[in-house]
Amino acid sequence: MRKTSIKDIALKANVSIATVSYVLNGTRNVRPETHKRVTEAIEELNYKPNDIAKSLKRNRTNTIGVIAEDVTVFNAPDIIDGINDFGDRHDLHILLVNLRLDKRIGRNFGDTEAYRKYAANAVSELLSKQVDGIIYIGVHTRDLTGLIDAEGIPIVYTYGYTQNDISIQYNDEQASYEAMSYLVRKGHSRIAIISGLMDSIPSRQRLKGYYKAVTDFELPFDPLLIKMGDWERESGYRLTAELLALPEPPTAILSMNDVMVVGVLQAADECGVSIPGELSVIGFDDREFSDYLRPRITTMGLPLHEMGYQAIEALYHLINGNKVQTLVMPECRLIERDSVGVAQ
Amino acid sequence: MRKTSIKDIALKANVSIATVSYVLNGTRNVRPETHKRVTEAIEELNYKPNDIAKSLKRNRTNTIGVIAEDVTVFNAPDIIDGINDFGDRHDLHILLVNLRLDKRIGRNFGDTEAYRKYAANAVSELLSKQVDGIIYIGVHTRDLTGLIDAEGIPIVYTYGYTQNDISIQYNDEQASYEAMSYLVRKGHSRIAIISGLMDSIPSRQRLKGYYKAVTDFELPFDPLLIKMGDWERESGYRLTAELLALPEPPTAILSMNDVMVVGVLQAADECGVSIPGELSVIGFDDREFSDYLRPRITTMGLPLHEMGYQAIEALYHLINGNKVQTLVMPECRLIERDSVGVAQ
DNA sequence: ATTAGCCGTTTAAACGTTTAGATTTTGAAG
DNA sequence: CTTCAAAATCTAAACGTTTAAACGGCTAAT
Repeated sequence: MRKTSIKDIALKANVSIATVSYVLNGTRNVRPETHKRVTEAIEELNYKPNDIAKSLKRNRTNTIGVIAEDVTVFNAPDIIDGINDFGDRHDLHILLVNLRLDKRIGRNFGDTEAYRKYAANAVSELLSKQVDGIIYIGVHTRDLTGLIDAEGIPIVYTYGYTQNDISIQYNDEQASYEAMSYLVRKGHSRIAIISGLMDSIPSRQRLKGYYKAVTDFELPFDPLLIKMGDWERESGYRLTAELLALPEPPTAILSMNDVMVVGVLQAADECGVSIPGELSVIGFDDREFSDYLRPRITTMGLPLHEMGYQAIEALYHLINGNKVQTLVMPECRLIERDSVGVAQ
Repeated sequence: MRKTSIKDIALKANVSIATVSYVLNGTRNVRPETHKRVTEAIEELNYKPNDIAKSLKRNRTNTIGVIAEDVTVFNAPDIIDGINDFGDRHDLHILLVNLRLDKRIGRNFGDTEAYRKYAANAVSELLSKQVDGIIYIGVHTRDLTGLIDAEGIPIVYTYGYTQNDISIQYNDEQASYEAMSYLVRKGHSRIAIISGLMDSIPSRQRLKGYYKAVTDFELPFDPLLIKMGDWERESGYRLTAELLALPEPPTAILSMNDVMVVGVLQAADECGVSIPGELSVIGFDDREFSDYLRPRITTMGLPLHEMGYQAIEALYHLINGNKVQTLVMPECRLIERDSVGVAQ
């Protein structure tokens, strides 16, 4: 049996389908008496509107496409949660496309052919589905100019940006500067930094923040304190060992993510230096496990939920034809735990 | 300017719209010469099909609704990833509804009014969007009978089940039994267990597996070794302290999740008992951090990706009118790391 | 030369809505 | 009892597809 449609309601309530539509949407006045007849019919026939038909006519789906480079990467779920938060309040639905790049290409995928193909496919699917706009969730911040042709529908980027579109990013430079300030306030001056991969934009920005802090706070500058990691635990381990072997080792380390801090902890332990007693460390990301390690690690938390929220909010305005600022920057926040002590 | 439609193609290629549809779908033979004219027109006009219109006519959206109780809970992303894996291969799209229960109600939400309301809303949205089927991703395994009325479209559950529908669950009893066997093989016989909340089904199942192992392997049975935790770290800590204070403490602990293992580690450390030297521990879940703790913890990994994959596969068959087995059980897998030693 | 059958193509209706614009109803004013 | 404007309702087209059924032309068999 066919599902009940507006037509069945019209028949039962003895009105035209137009009238039914009017009571459904409140787009025109209808006499209370008629209104009642219609709502009763709706009730009795257990009518459920068909958004597909509505979308076809209205040329608007109230659905946005979310392209995630990989939903299993730690930042994605909270961003999606933020998108949902706003979406719920504004009747916006989410069509999720998961590129699965981490599995299909590997963690540090570059701008490969395969990657472009996946992205293009995703967009074309979403376009066919007539989404009103697109949010792109990357795993690393990168310049994605030219990657996606959204054919006129608005798009906003998160972990990624483009020369012409909106993007939501936290301020890496400032976050790293703030982490440094915190260490300085705790009395540290010989502070090392372990970066992520240097072709990554956050790495460069955070390094900039480091330099700025060194300058502003007049810290002793020593190139030996600047170590290039690769985001992985092992590099945190290896580089910390090197740092601790220095004639004059640092009293604090700023690591560009929490995963590398795991390596820092291990190296320190093996070298017999205590954290936070003899060595302090700050991470980035506020991963769940940073509260589980011992010592519990102090870290810069990322405004992931807010990024998602702001992304869809911007998109919403774009969809409704309003102007929106090109770059939105929610703030990172230092989560104080136990891995930073005062320098002697 | 309106987007180009099948009608424009027809005009340009000098054929009827039906013919265009036929070449688009390959549903009927068309002369090569005509075919060429049409595809050329498609190319030139940069035609993109409108799936909304197609869905309306076909009464099929090729879209499934995924209701997640909370996407930020650790099990959700991998399940979604599995859903995507199959979805990509079979041209199934995903409309994601995130109930955000963890934020809105709290971690151990029961069967509250608010919860039922969110669920009902989600289903009704999805129904309006005319999804072909629904996958429900819970955070705990529970009986959800009567919660959702999917009005005739198929639904399959993951972390949750119903008396009438399909559900995908791993075998908790067997997983716990296997963990026990492993410990026994390592020479342990005095084995304690720290459960999750006892109103949770996995807790009860796993306890069953524990009992079975105790019986099968003829281990000394001691009620003092059975501790009721609440999934949280603190309970792991507290209960381990109690266990270690026993006149005859266990040589191994089976913890029903990795988070409580964090507490186990801490308690052991504070009591000066070494892991895995004097005490062994196995967790559940294979959380990312279980590889970051020291010792790296041995744990039962959950087949999350596979659950998602099987869920959508079952749904796919259901949508196409095929029968499908009611309960699918992908297997858990022991991840051997460093927290289990041989008993002396 | 007629006819049957097949192939390729077209016609037209349908899917469930929205929404201009036309039409009818209502009720107040004359 | 008319008249008229305002309010309520209806008619019908449209959104972009799919698809059953009809159609026309061709080939091959009679």
